[in-house]
Amino acid sequence: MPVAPPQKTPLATQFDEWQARGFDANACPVRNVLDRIGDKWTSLLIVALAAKPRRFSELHRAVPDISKRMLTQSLRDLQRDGLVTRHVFPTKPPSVEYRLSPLGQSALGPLAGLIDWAERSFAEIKAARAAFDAGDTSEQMSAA
Amino acid sequence: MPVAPPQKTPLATQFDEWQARGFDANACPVRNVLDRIGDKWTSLLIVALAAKPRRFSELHRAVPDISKRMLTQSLRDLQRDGLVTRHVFPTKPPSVEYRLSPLGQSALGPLAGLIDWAERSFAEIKAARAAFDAGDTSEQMSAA
DNA sequence: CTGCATCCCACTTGATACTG
DNA sequence: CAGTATCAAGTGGGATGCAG
Repeated sequence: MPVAPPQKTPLATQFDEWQARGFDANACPVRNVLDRIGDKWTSLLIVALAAKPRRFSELHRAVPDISKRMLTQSLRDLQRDGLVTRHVFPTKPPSVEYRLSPLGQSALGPLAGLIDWAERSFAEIKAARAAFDAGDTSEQMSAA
Repeated sequence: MPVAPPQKTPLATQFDEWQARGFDANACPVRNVLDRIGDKWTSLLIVALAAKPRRFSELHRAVPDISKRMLTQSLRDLQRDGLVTRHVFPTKPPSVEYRLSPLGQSALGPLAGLIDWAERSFAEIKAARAAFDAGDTSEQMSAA
């Protein structure tokens, strides 16, 4: 029983295209954008800013285990990519507010899709990990 | 002028939930799954396997700038998470085929969504980077 | 409050060579 | 062909202290 019909996905076509273009890292969105998404903090920060703009320390509280160093750096990357805008209020103790730009907001949909998949699949993934770690590699030895 | 209506996204709700649960890394899909997606190679390999199952060296050719070491490791991670299955054919020169599991195939949709966003936004992101690097921080100095 | 600079360690990754 | 082993280099990230 076929687990899935071998349909030609758009991704497969995309991949052929990238390959044809020589995988130039500068022209490959996957490596330019996906690497950023997986930056351990950036995606989390985008989600943290999804609800409302937040100030620096507010973000720091929202994501407890990020250091100031990484928070600053991640926010700068986000700002550099135009996903987040930075608003400085010259109040007596200076306050800075970060908010998602329209571009940043446009990322929420796709990101939500992936996160939704992650949550739906998490149990299955954990089970697979447990099975794998238990030595159950479930490898098929096909006849030659 | 408001750049975007402050609508309550599902992501925002999700975030509050994670926060309430103390951001336990072991229970947080974002950090467990997204980190893997951003693994620099895994997402690329998933896409490479989207079209059809491939053998080890076939993958190596498909993704030119990955080392054997990283290819092996990435494939093992993928296999461990149950996204990829490994089929060994005991032929004379041994050949091994990797293919997406149903779980792995279920990731293609969300992943395609993100990649689609990346391609659509790539020009804008590059422009933002160029502007930022040119010193145009475009920071708003709001009145106190 | 919001950051930047420095130090430093750990982990990741790549290169190379070797094995079944 | 499909890996594994070892070593060396690069990088990410935390801790701390200082500054505007």
